[in-house]
Amino acid sequence: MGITERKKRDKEDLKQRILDAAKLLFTKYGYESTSIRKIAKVIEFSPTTIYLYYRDKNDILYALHREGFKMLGTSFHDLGKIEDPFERLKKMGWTYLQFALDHSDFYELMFIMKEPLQWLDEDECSSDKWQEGINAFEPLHKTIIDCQKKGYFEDQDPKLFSLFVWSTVHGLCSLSLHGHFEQVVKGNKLDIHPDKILEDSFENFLNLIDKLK
Amino acid sequence: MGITERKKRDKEDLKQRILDAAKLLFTKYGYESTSIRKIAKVIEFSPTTIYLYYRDKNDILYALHREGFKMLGTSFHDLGKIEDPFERLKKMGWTYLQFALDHSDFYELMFIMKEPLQWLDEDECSSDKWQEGINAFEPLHKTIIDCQKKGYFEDQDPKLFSLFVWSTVHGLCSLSLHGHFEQVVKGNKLDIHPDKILEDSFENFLNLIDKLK
DNA sequence: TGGATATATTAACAGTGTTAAGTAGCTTTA
DNA sequence: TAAAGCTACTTAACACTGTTAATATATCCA
Repeated sequence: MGITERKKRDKEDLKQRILDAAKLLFTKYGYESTSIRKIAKVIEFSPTTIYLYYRDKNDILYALHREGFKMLGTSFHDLGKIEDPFERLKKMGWTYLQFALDHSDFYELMFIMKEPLQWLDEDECSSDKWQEGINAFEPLHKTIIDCQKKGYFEDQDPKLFSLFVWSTVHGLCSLSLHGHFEQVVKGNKLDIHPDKILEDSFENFLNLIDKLK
Repeated sequence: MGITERKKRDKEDLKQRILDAAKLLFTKYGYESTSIRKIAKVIEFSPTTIYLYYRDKNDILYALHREGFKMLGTSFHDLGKIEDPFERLKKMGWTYLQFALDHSDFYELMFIMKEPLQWLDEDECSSDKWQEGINAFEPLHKTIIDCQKKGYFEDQDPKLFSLFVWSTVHGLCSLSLHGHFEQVVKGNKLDIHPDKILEDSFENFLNLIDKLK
């Protein structure tokens, strides 16, 4: 039954092409100007065809959301080689930061926008619900535990400490991406260069947790 | 010239009524379903009338944004009474957290959404550009400096340390509000109750900076 | 060859922000 | 007093948005 196989492959193909088009528009022009109709124009199909492959717009958004986590996941994967867990933790932070800056649209989708996770709640099929947790949080959690094995942060609860590190770095990224740091520096006349705040703040954070070792 | 005065007052009145209607819809039904047309229906004017008082929708959004900062500002003001700066810092954190939970729509507008600050950039009149910085960051900055006067965090740069504290608490709030903590707890089977994560994490953070004293 | 099935389309609904043009009603001027 | 001007507001329209129902077309199997 090669033909039905090929048909299924073709169907999957179009589903992927829709996603690629969405990704293209999304990374090029941002979320706001990525509409179903524009995606349809890129793949040269009618807008309604898209609804044969994705339930609604948030379904596409969530698919991109997963792509983002795959990207971040592979970035994190390479860090596994680093033996020293504290060194790994630091590099992990920089990687996260760089990801937020290099792929700010994806970062927005993955950690700032409400829609993708809301969609997940509405979806019954929950088999891949843990994707996010597994891909992004587990490496951090593991690294913290490795740190504790080496005698660092021994008095800390590993889960809460992981959440703390994540929260701080996410806080830095999201406030920076949305121009809050710039505004505060301007408003309070702080003598920090706007372009350097994120870097400086992160460096400062690393020095800070170094003291907690 | 009492008549022109009254007319001006009437005009200001309607401007305020538009804002009140926007606030009502906004807090009751969220950002998504707060449209110009719905605001118009509430104040019983035609949609286009609103454009005589506000430049565009983001203008209204930014007005609400300012209202939010006024609210948070007054919450912070009462904390000034607390003598011990470290105690004040802790209370300030709780106040911020409570604000994010109690007025999550406003929190979204003030610290998560891009639009209001983007609008600010486009606006020429920059006289009240510092509102945010002055109302929300300055009390924190001052408290940190007060802490240092008492001998706490002496080796820290007060500005970077303030940004660190803000980032962490904002990170906690924004990740929690958007359901990321819930997702991570589910996915990684952490034995923390979803409703308690934010509180526990913040408590943990307070203990952590207590160690840095 | 005919009917079922899968796939794609057109047309439409109900909504969005926003603008151009037009209209009452009051105020000022000739 | 009548005409002109100004202010506050409305109607109609444009160009979009996500989404659905109804319809057409092409392919497969009996």
